[in-house]
Amino acid sequence: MLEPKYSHKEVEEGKYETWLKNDYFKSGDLTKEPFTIVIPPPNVTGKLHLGHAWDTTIQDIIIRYKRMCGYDALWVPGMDHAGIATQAKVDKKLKEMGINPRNISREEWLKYAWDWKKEYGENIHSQWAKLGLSLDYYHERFTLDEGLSNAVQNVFITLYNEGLIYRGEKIINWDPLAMTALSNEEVIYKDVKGAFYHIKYMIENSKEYLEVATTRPETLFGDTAVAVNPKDERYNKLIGKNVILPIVNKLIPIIGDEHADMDFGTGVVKITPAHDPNDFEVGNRHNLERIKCINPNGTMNENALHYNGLDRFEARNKIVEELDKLNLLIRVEEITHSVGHSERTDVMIEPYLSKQWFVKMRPLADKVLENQKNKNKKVNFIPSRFEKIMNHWMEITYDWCISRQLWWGHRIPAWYKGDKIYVGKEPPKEDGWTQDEDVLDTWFSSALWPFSTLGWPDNTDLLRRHYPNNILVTGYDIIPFWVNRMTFQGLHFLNKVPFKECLIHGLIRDKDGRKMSKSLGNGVDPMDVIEKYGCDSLRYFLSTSTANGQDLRYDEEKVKSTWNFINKLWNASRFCLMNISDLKECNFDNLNEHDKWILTKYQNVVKQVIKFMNKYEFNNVGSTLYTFIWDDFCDNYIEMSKFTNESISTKSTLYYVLNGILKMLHPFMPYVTEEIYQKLPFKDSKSIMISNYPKYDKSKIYEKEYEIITKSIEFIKKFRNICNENNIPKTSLVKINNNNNYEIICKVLKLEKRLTHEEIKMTKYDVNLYDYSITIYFEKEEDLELIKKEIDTLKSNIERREKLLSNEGYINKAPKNLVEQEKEKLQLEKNKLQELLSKCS
RNA sequence: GGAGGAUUAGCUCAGUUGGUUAGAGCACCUGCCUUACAAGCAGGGGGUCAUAGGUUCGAGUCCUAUAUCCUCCACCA
Repeated sequence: MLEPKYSHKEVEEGKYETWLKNDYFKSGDLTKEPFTIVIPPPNVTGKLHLGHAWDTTIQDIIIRYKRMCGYDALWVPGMDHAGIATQAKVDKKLKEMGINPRNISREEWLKYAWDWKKEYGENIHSQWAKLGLSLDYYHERFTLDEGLSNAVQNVFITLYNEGLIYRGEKIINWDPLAMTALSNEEVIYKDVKGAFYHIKYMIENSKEYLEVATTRPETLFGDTAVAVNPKDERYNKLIGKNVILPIVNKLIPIIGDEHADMDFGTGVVKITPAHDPNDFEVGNRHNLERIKCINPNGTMNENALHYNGLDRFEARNKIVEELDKLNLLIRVEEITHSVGHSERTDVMIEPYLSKQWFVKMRPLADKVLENQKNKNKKVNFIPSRFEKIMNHWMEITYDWCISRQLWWGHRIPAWYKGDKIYVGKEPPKEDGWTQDEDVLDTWFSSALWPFSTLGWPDNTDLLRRHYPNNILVTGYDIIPFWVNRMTFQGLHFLNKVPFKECLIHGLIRDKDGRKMSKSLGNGVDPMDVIEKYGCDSLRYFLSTSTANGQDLRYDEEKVKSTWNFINKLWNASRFCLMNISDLKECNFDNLNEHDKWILTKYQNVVKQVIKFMNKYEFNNVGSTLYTFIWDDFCDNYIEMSKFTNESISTKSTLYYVLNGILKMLHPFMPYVTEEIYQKLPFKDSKSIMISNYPKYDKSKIYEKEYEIITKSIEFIKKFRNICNENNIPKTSLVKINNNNNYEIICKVLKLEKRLTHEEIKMTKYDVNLYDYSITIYFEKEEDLELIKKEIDTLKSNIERREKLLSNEGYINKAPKNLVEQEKEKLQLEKNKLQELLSKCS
């Protein structure tokens, strides 16, 4: 027997271990149709947050549902090495240990990093277990393990040989703290306060000057020209002349280039090809020298003369001072502008000229765009609007900088000897070849995740069976980083998109709608929520509180109310178990009306739930089950079942409906449903998680009884309402006015002992609904005010309905049953009005 | 500058191809310890669905503007 109160701690204790021990998470039954999901691999940097809990809960719900539906469900677990992020954490830890991470060898450093991975990987495992995720650990992978590294090398070498990977010198986003290149996606633009410094660039042999406005005066040491628009009549006569570069005092040319926008700033722009992507292009067009003046660590270099060695921001201030002294500073205009910051280290990005490896994106992106036009081959986003994000990215994307100056990652399979480059897993068999020191962008390996985890590039059985994956579940924030890249890699290497469907959820926010972040300190640890309310409460809250694609506010009150719902389920189950303990098997031979009513209602719920489950509309599944369980099953059916609880059929109905409820709830709340399932007097499976999902059973639909009980319940509600509103004592006598079926009404309202067959000279109130009519006699003056009020509402209702029904458009075009219903209601209202009017007169 | 989302009860959110008088949870009010549950039961109040037009017999839902908030992308010398 169950305890009177639900205790999430006792319920959740030990179950995960039991499931694991029995291999319930294991896939591989080849007689079944496969269903595949790969987990978005969490970073091994630390703990899982609420966003992970949400994302993985959705996946677990899908996987558990499909498993119960008879699929061979494979959910591939794994983690991501997360290059920059992990390297930063390992470095920080080493510094805390008193070790300078740059003073030890790469090999030594990697040992520390692998220790870190082991420790944090275990943390993540225990958190997955706490969340109840049914991951198939037999297939767990790590982005840096041997097989995946092999896949990465293969992709790199193949793309290189196809001309889709190249090495080139370009302006890239440089993180001066992590001292590595970044892709565009890893740069976050933030509005910061800065200034436009208006500087005089004196024209050679003249007292005239050009006014140049810049936000980054420290880069002037890299200036190799100033540009004006050739159509700009203010300046175009000057093209070909020189200006004197301030402080440096060397001559640089005035050039004409479309890049200079006549309407922006002063219309004159200094050209620094080594420190700005646009200027780089200008430099290419005009064959300008590329002069770097900043070091990789963000300090000024020797080209910055006496500023050599100074930090870039410090140098900026001093340079401005010097310009002022030289009388070359015209004014300082304060502005707010958006400046790129490193996603990981949050320092300002330095656009930097550097030799890096790139993926040539255009051909790969075009392939995706073409493929998305084919309905049968495309990735179907849920909700569909997110396809636009991918398509737009594919349209505007440019070459992907994939080399990173880090140690933690896949070493680039390129070898150098003098000017020669060789790309391959092993160096050529002669002396003197050295491997590229750099590693690849983390997302380069994550992009292969849907197939590298399945054994690719080998043509394994696993790969053939599980690629493409059925669905990918992730937040909209990582569509550019990950979804897009998996799509073009999958399409390029396996000729099929990596997943047929892509279910997108939003971001998790705090109660006030702010993004959860470390800096705000508003993060919520899912483990704390589980401790307080249990995994089942958390999961149900996360998965049913919002529609797909929408953000979710974390609200502890809602988690609490989920706990209450589970407690309700617990107690309903307790009641059922008390009544069905002696049931050996179901027997539905002598069903009474209310049994038939709940069975019918239940069938419709099963139908609805399956429909919503298949559309991944878990919020709708949640509300359907909530209403059915709380309102229909508990408040109505269980109460009615108390009148017939000796009947085998009622017991069978209690069992049958409870069993189905547990199964439908199981993907959402795996623990409590398993606990109760195990207490059933008999069951169809060793564990609910490998039992069969409920099916819609047409043979258990009873239209007639369904209608009788539905109407009875409505009548009961109306009766109670009237009693409550009019303060009618519970002992008042009542008279039934016709020969209808009042059985359940009398029982629920406990009317048997209050029945009379005669008219009584007392205040009376008629309760009429459908074909039911009961008169209540009680001691009270009629409240004429109330009746008048009711008459007024009725009159306006009748007027509205008559107007509607006299509208020819409505009569002709609206569905006929709707029109019929309207007519019926009108008649009822008219009758009621007559009745009330006679009372008043 | 481009795109997308949001705007519905005091709060948080649903609302399926347009179809009765718009729903839920929490909060609020009234009455109940009715043997599964007081973390509960019974009943109730509360919304001109952001604004203005339009399409339609009929609009929370479709169209066009507008406002406010949010997100993404691009530009920013």
